[in-house]
Amino acid sequence: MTALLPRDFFTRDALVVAPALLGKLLVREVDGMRLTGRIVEVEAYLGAEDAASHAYRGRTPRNASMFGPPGHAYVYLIYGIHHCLNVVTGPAGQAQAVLIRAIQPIEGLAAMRMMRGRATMRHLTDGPGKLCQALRIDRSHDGHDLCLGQALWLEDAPTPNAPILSSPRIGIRGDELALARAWRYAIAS
DNA sequence: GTCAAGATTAGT
DNA sequence: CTAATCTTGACG
Repeated sequence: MTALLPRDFFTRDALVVAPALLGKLLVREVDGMRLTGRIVEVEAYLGAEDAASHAYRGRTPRNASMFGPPGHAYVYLIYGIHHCLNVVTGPAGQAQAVLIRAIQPIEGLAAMRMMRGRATMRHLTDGPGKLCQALRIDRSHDGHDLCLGQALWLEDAPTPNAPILSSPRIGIRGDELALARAWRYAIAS
């Protein structure tokens, strides 16, 4: 049994936590079954100073979780279709978060596949929306405490061998500065 | 009440 | 390249 990532891990700047999350295990328990995956791609979002962040224009009911304590989930629905999972980081009130964009399935692959359907199993968990579908994560998990080891949490794992790539974030809008920031991190494959 | 836009994805 | 699909937040 690997170690649950403690609150302290998340109580740091998103730009530190994001690359540190690469290689860690995302664990989802559903019907007593473990669905797990190794995190291979993430993006950091800051608060008031990041024009691409949902928190840029201040707190609203939807992004409230981002303004809450670290180590909790921020889950939102995008385009009326897909859910996206974030981990809140930094001191409470800073509204920083790390978007989990992709995992490499480790346990419960069959159950993940079942959720996604045969036709799309090739692209099982690459992309924030597909990842949430495979792990059955939705807005009921918004605000969920990830440090309890219940339903959804993260576990420590060895730091990856492969180099870490960084690049501008995917699919964002915002000012030039936001678009230029290389706050997407991925494990080279 | 109305309305435009969105941290995506799959299909043409 | 574009449709799908619906919640949210801004405006009034």
